[in-house]
Amino acid sequence: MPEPANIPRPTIKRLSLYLRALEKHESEGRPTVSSRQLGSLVGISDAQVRKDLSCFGQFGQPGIGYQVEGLTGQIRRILRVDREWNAIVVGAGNIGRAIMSYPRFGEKGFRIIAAFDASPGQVGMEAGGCTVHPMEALHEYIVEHEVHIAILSVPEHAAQEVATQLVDAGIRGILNFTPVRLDLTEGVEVTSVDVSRSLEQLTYQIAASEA
Amino acid sequence: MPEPANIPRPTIKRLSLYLRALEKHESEGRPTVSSRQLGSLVGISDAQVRKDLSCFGQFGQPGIGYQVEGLTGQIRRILRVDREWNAIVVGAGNIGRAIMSYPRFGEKGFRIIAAFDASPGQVGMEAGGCTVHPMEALHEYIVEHEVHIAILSVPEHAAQEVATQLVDAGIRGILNFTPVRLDLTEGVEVTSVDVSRSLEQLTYQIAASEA
DNA sequence: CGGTGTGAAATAATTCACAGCT
DNA sequence: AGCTGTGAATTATTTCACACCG
Repeated sequence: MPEPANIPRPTIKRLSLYLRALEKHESEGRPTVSSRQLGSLVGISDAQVRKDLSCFGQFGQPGIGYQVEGLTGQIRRILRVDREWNAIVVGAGNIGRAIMSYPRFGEKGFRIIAAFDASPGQVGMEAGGCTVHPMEALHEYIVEHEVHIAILSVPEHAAQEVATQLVDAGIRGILNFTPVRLDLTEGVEVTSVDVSRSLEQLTYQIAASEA
Repeated sequence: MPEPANIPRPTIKRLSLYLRALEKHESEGRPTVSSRQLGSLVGISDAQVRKDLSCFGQFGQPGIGYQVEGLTGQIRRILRVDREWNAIVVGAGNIGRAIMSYPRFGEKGFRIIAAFDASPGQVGMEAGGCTVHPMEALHEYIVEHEVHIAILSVPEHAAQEVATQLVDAGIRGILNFTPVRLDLTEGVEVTSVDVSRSLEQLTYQIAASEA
């Protein structure tokens, strides 16, 4: 039973939230959860929860709710986090090294298998159990290993060029920590984490709530 | 002329993108920009750009476009980044220190004026020109200084409690780097940066584009 | 009961298309 | 010509409300 095609974007974003809430719920020893409970855990309505889940099948039992274990499995499968993903960190500056050192990614199936940096000072450094290679080794490494994701944390001015190199070497998914809009070929997926932008959202909201 | 109340959320999110694109456009010496140009710089339609900007006033000139300098000023004002914001980093682990060391925030008017950590090993450390204080000093520091924003990068298990402390001390805006949904009093604004969630969005999209 | 799944209604956001200005 | 501002139309998303099930 493959997923249908018309999934609203917001639904996908919420799926991650459900997953996190369910993992916590399960760790507290609760075997079932209702849409109302799950909704209140992530801050949305019960109807929204049911609508979201109904995009992918009928997982619930009337009068009971959802089996937490089964539902987490389903969501993991939908998000494709029921398997291992190999990632490399490109740009081992402050953010890059922080990512390398964050052990929770490994627990979730994201394995950081190598890092790369252009500056000789960084090469050879180690963080979170993996070593920083010179940027010159990037292409060959990608070609010879199975790398699914590149985490891009180079300086802004290098972002576009390095991203193009990544795609040339075969990368199909990039987590972009730079504020640059990457212009890449069709079929390459980019998700951005932009802290400046988040701060600007926050300042707007603070001001709006004061008004 | 104050802002009207009914601004679509997506519009606010795009404002940050416009701002970045405009700054680059201006640095290239172009004094004006059309909605079509600006749209292509951020990857959306010209109609969307005009609709977004029209929420806040009439900034454009028919036949010409928008004065880049004037428009950047307007957007900065709308997002409230036309002034300085004082921030503290709470939790000086890998992510916290990376944030402290990122010089671009200062350029944008976000001044990180102190950091705090619960573990004695971190206290006294310095990064990006500011020092790590013990967590016990947090409340007093907030009360005695003008702190607008707290950047929360403590371990997951401490997130809710520390956040509550922040709000008790008077903080009204939190940039939340933990994956925890913070339960706080009305009127406190929280914006989250959740890297695991971004990775999960990415894996879904990679899989969807392959199908 | 308490709870799901789902069409139908309501609301939100985007795109269209064009009058009107330079 | 080239471009903005904006109602109207379209499309997307959320909420409602209820039939049906355990």
